[in-house]
Amino acid sequence: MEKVKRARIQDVAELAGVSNMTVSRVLNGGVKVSEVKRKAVMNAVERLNYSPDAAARRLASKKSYMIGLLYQDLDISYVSKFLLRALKSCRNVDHHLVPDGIDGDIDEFYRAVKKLIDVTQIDGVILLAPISNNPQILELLQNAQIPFVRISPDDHSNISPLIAIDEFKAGYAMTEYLISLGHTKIAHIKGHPNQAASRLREEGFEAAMQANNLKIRPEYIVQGYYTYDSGIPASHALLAGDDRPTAIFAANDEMAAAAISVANKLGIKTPQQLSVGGLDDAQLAVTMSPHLTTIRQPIMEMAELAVDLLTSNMMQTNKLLARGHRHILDFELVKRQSATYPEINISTNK
Amino acid sequence: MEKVKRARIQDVAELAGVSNMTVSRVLNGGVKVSEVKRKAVMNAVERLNYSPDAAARRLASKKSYMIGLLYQDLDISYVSKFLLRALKSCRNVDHHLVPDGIDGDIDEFYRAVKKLIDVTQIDGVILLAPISNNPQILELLQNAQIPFVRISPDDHSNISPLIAIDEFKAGYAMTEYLISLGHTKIAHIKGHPNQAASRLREEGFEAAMQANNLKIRPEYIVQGYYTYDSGIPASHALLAGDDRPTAIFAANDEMAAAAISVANKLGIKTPQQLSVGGLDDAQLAVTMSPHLTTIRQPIMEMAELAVDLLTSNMMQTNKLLARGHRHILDFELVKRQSATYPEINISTNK
DNA sequence: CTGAAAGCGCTTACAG
DNA sequence: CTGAAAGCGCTTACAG
Repeated sequence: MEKVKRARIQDVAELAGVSNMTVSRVLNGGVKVSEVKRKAVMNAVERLNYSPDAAARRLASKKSYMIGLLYQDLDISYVSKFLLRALKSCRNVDHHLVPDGIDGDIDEFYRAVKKLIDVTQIDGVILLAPISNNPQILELLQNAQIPFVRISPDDHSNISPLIAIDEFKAGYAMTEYLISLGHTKIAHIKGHPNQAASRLREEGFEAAMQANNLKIRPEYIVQGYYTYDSGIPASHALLAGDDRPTAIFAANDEMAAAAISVANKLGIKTPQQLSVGGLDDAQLAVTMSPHLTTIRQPIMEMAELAVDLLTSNMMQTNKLLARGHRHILDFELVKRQSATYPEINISTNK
Repeated sequence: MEKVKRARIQDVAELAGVSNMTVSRVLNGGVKVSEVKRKAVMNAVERLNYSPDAAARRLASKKSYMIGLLYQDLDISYVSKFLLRALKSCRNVDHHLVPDGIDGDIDEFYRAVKKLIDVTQIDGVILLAPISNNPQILELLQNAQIPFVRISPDDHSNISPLIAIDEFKAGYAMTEYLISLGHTKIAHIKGHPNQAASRLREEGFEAAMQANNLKIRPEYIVQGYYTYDSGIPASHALLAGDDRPTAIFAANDEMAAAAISVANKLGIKTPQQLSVGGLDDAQLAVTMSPHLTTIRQPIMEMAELAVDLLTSNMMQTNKLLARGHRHILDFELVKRQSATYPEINISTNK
């Protein structure tokens, strides 16, 4: 074994000609250190390829350098993408991510979170929707004074920083895109009524229709619940009749997939006779055929930002990052095969 | 704040009337402690709800209590399921899981693994397929003398414990099931030729056909590469002709989904005119229609076992768990709507 | 089988 | 702005 001995803080201090404390201060920031010594330390750190021993640091500081990630297992694709990136981000800043999801009932989960606070002693928590809306959990964290960041919460109050996309704009953008293709008879499958995002997406849909002087027909707006199964009867209601829409904007990809499946069964071809747009850019968007036109949330960026907020908030006492800041990120319209010009227009144009 | 102070080893020792060392020994096992004192310690631990401080333990022992999980990001559903369970298992045994995947090129990944060994100082590693076959990585771990467990490796040599299902049997089981439904004209879409599992699944298919005196037609065996896209032309080759099969066994779910999609386009109804069986039980198996009949690997169990092997191996010096033991777990045939009796048989029976 | 001492590598007060 | 001392909560030798 050519095991290289890891450098300790002492080694760095000696090489830089300062005390351990000065090294520690440079590395942890926040406190003033003369520019000369700071440079000397940085140099020594570089040369020795030093990185502080996590265990020692934890033991001495009584901080855990761990942050929790709380999720609800439902949408595995969204969660796992976020998780993967959060894990990576955490490692970049010498933290550990401790993920925990709802397995059994909510009470069990509540106890698990309590344990994260009391036993694991996490420094902060990321809450993925829809947990970011759970009042019990929010209260628990607030009482324990654990910093947390909410992802896509319904409530945009300033109890914590939050990260989200503009759901209204997302609904607007997809609808506008369908309109730009030439569609006028556009339907919408709504998301679960227990989430504010569902309402916002619907409002975006309606605003885009109105802005383009298109009629919003009540029978073209049907209820779904974000699951594939809920999309089946919803799509049926939309497509079974004679005067059916030429485009459907479903509030998520699962329901969009259901719409395409129902159309298929009814002998309606996608995208030739029916354009479909989703929202999420889930895994299935590219494993179905045709590939789904959808809206992609910047999951990677959200995960990185969440970790940054929690960790830099911790290390620096400065309040640059106000506790309750709202971070609204840009989404991306992903144009694939499931949406195209309506047939009728093509013939008209010829 | 009603923050409860965590008990320290000292508190346990005092309550039990022994020294810190005895407490430590009871908790870490392996060394002999008199039954009386052991019980006293266990009692005290229980009453104080004591759990050792991970940071202190790491610092003192020079073990990291961390294990790595190496994966290749391709099949996100398989990886994320495994990851989630491994995370949970690790926490149950007071370990941390440090996942790392191939992001860029293999060289970068190689360096990342080296860093895991040198800097993070992981105690052990779990290798998910297909990384469990990577000779560079395997050699790196062997040289560094890091214990590792391979999941579904091609090579069943005894360089490490391995966990897998019997791929041959899985191929056999699915084929046998299709035969039991009454199918005789059964085709197979093979998996990527660079994985031993592909060959074994195919051999299972052929063995089941032969065992039932069914003809294996070369034109009914086509090449795929485990991706949805690769399944499209493969399925076309199978279904475009006149004398098409009544059932297809695809070596994974992605390709099975492709087969159903192609059938749909060709006006062949699933499952009425074509039964399809996959393998994996991926997310998409239940978000497509019809829901896919497939074979489920016991991912949860695999993850738990992998963690157990690595951690118990570590704590106890006993060799109960031989380094190179092969753990072959049972899979499960999941019967859903995509496979049913062939049409022709139904009419015959009437 | 059991315990007293020393030390793991950091950071937190406490001085200056 | 900087440093010497003490201590975080365990485990590793070392004795007995």
